[in-house]
Amino acid sequence: MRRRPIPEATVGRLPIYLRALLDLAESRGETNVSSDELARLAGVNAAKVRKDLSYLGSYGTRGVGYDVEYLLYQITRELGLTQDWPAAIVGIGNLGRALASYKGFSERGFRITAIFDVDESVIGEEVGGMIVRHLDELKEVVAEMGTSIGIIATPPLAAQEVADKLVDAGVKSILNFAPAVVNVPPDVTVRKVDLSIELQILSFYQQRTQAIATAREANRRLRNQHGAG
Amino acid sequence: MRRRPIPEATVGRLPIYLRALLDLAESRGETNVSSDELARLAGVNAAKVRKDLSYLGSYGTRGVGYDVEYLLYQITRELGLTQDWPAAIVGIGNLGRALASYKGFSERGFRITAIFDVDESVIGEEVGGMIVRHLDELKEVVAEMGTSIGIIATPPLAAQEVADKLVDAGVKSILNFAPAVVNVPPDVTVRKVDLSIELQILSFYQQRTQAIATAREANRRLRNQHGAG
DNA sequence: TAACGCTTGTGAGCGTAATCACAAACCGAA
DNA sequence: TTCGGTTTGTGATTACGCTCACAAGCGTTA
Ligand SMILES: NC(=O)c1ccc[n+]([C@@H]2O[C@H](COP(=O)([O-])OP(=O)(O)OC[C@H]3O[C@@H](n4cnc5c(N)ncnc54)[C@H](O)[C@@H]3O)[C@@H](O)[C@H]2O)c1
Ligand SMILES: NC(=O)c1ccc[n+]([C@@H]2O[C@H](COP(=O)([O-])OP(=O)(O)OC[C@H]3O[C@@H](n4cnc5c(N)ncnc54)[C@H](O)[C@@H]3O)[C@@H](O)[C@H]2O)c1
Repeated sequence: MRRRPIPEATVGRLPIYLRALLDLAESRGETNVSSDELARLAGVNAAKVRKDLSYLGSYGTRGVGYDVEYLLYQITRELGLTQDWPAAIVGIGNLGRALASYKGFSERGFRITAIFDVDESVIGEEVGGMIVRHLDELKEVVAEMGTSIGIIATPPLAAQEVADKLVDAGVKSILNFAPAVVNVPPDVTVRKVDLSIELQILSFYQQRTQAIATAREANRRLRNQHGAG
Repeated sequence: MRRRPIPEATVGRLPIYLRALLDLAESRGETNVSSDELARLAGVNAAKVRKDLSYLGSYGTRGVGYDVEYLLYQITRELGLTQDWPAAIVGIGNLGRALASYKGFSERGFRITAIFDVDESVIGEEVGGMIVRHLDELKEVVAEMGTSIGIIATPPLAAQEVADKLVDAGVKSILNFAPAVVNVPPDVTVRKVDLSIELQILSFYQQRTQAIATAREANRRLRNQHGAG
């Protein structure tokens, strides 16, 4: 019954507002916040904050601002964080272990409830308070635990195969850490976290500014030479 | 001297094409590729591939496609990957360790050359073939090694402080893993990798489709009841 | 109640990105 | 050389997102 659908760009920012609001509520004991203040905390434009929040409804008070607790509740509800989301990690290597032991997920409704691998020397081991199970048990465990999110932390070559198995097991949301493109049916959402891509983007922009600096330098030299000659 | 600047969205996709091309060249021994094929491998639209590549120049041959090696070289050059980018990690906990030991970075010009922490019990320890140094040595080490990329893997409360120190040391590119907004001067680029945000976005879309399914179900029941009553 | 300062909510304008659709260009065959 | 099949490169169009700017609405004060 919503007036307008929430744009993708807005969905991506709601978690940032959520974090800023939690900080305001818990650490600073603020009960009220203006779009200006929230914008500063989230590192975005104030008009953008207001427009983003307006998609959720008219929850602010003109001349006053937003009630922190109420806004927290509304964003939490909108993001579906009032319920618990059991997640499973596949691939318990370096990264999978760090993720499995990470305490930060549980803070907001995400719980890692099962971890999988195919390496016999890893299976049965305890990581982050859980026993590593064989990938063959995936479907069964997912059904039993109502797992809704699958996290892929295998080498890239295994990523598509693992994604297929997650889909087959009924998982509709996948977070992929492997540097590989994975294809899934349209009713499944995949998001990727790719460090190499991020580094390469940083490289591009840094190289560009370096190139500009070098060109300026060359220009300066040329001018000086010309002046002197 | 480029005809047009490369759009941000394109820069974000060049690394994906790069990976697909490397796969074609190394694993499959292909010397030529069409925009259709490349689009399939990268999981995007073919017209988008052609437009993206056209920002680099006219490197394709009509009726034939693109020469894999040549395209590889051009993208590599454009992304600034012909040179090495020494990187430093700050915060050697769970995640920092996984990153420091990760072999995947070096494959493309990124080398972790120094790792830092402030915890005395961690400093001096060897991780990924490097000795953990105290953050106080940052400026000195960055100058010495020509570090160009800083990676933040500390708790969120320390992130801004660490970013400030990286900036002060002359680092112009930062990759931030801490769930916190960090502010830097305009000549510094920050990119963030935030797992919680990704999970929350997945939660949003999954919750939405569940809500739709529930609404359909309720509707169906209502109709049935109506029909029966 | 009226006047004032403050902040929201949103229409309008602008810029960026995605997609479409097709002329131009190339290759190989005849 | 011509023709047909193929694929690029790009103008045109549409969709999306960001920012501006301001009327509308609220609380406070007198
Ligand atoms: N470690 C990092 O810091 C880091 C950084 C960026 C990206 N990544 C990516 O994350 C992924 C995991 O990295 P890692 O360093 O943990 O690698 P890793 O080699 O340490 O661990 C991979 C694990 O996946 C398991 N595995 C292999 N095939 C499997 C399959 N078909 N099903 C289930 N499990 C399987 C292996 O047994 C192993 O335990 C890789 O794709 C890597 O490129 C890692
Ligand atoms: N572990 C994960 O899988 C994971 C997942 C998502 C996000 N993160 C985020 O990544 C960051 C690191 O996570 P972690 O699990 O490795 O945490 P951790 O607590 O294991 O490690 C943090 C490290 O940072 C060091 N540190 C603290 N303050 C510092 C400072 N001012 N300067 C330098 N070093 C400092 C600590 O001594 C510690 O070694 C956190 O912000 C966390 O939220 C981690």
